[in-house]
Amino acid sequence: MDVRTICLGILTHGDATGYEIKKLFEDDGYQHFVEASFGSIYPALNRLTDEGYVSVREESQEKRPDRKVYSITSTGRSAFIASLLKPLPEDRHRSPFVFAMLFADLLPPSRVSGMLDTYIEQVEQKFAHLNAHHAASQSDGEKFVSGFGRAVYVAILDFLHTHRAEVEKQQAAQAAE
Amino acid sequence: MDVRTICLGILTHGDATGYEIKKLFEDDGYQHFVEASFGSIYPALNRLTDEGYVSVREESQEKRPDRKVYSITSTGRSAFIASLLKPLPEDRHRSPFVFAMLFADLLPPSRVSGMLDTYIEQVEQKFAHLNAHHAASQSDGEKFVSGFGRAVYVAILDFLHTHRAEVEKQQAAQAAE
DNA sequence: GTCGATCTATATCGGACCTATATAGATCAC
DNA sequence: GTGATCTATATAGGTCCGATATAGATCGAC
Repeated sequence: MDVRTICLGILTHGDATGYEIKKLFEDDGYQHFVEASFGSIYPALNRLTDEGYVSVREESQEKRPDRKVYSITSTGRSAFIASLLKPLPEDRHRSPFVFAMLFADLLPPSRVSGMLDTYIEQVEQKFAHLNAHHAASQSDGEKFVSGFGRAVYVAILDFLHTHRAEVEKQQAAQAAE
Repeated sequence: MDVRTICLGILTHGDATGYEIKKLFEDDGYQHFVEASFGSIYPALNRLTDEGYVSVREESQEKRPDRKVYSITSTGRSAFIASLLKPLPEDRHRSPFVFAMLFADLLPPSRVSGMLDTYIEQVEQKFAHLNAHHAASQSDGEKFVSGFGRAVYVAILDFLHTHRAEVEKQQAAQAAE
């Protein structure tokens, strides 16, 4: 899903600056299924403004840099809903860890164990992060999305805890050859 | 993980053309955790060749276009292993479906149900695809990776089957308001 | 006092990658 | 004959990322 559509979606939930939109990706639950960089957020917002889907006002604040607060227009809202009515792009999952596990036989057992340790730690942190945002104030949609993410992370952790010993046994056997 | 590294990894398993590498992403189990387009594979292979990590030979065949078959060099192999010894990039998961579910309240119940139908169908197809490649000839690494992917897809399907009724109930309640 | 880390903010450059398309030829079904 | 599908290589233009820049404030370590 393109960054312009993502920004429109976020703005249907309320006005925001480019910086705040990026923070949603880092702090709130969004990072688990969507993401965008400053390098794409700002051009996207500028373009949405040019196209009339978004309006912008500048605010100054004390001890802080000035802000540009973006609001979705009714045109923008309609466009966003229209995009949700079309077939959605398919999920994309990229996992360097999983790809690297295909080549575990090329690596020393200690490296493979280290990779597993690091990855499990990362997934546990993401899971904890998702739990920290499982607040009672969430909307139905947010509850669904949080639950979805948690289910996936739980499955990953279960799988890794279940199969780790086997992987390490294979590594040790292979290292003995 | 960048496409050059991915191509190097694939070539450690045997010589391949750019087209075959792309087919691995579509037909074999790779699509579940890694992907690259022709637009990036060919420039990557050309660059790897220029840099001495890969060598190329041209082959002609009957009734088929000529092929360029790429082989990894020992320099390339060392470079690939070196990249696996460094910290790996983190996973990236992008799901337009999950993002769209945050805005289910903006949509008619029939659209949300349709989205769920389509997504479940997609995940079921991916799961079936992964099963079709669960052959006895798989390496240990491939078995691990297949098992990982299946665990994730099972978790997703379980979650969706479990929560679908609830989502649709919320949609119906909201549509009645 | 200085430096680095961290934070709030906006902005952008150059490289990486994707989508769509092009070229080429073969086979098959309508 | 046309379109779909397949084997193959190739690339232009658009999108996005990572790194960086600018600006200023606060805090902690040296």
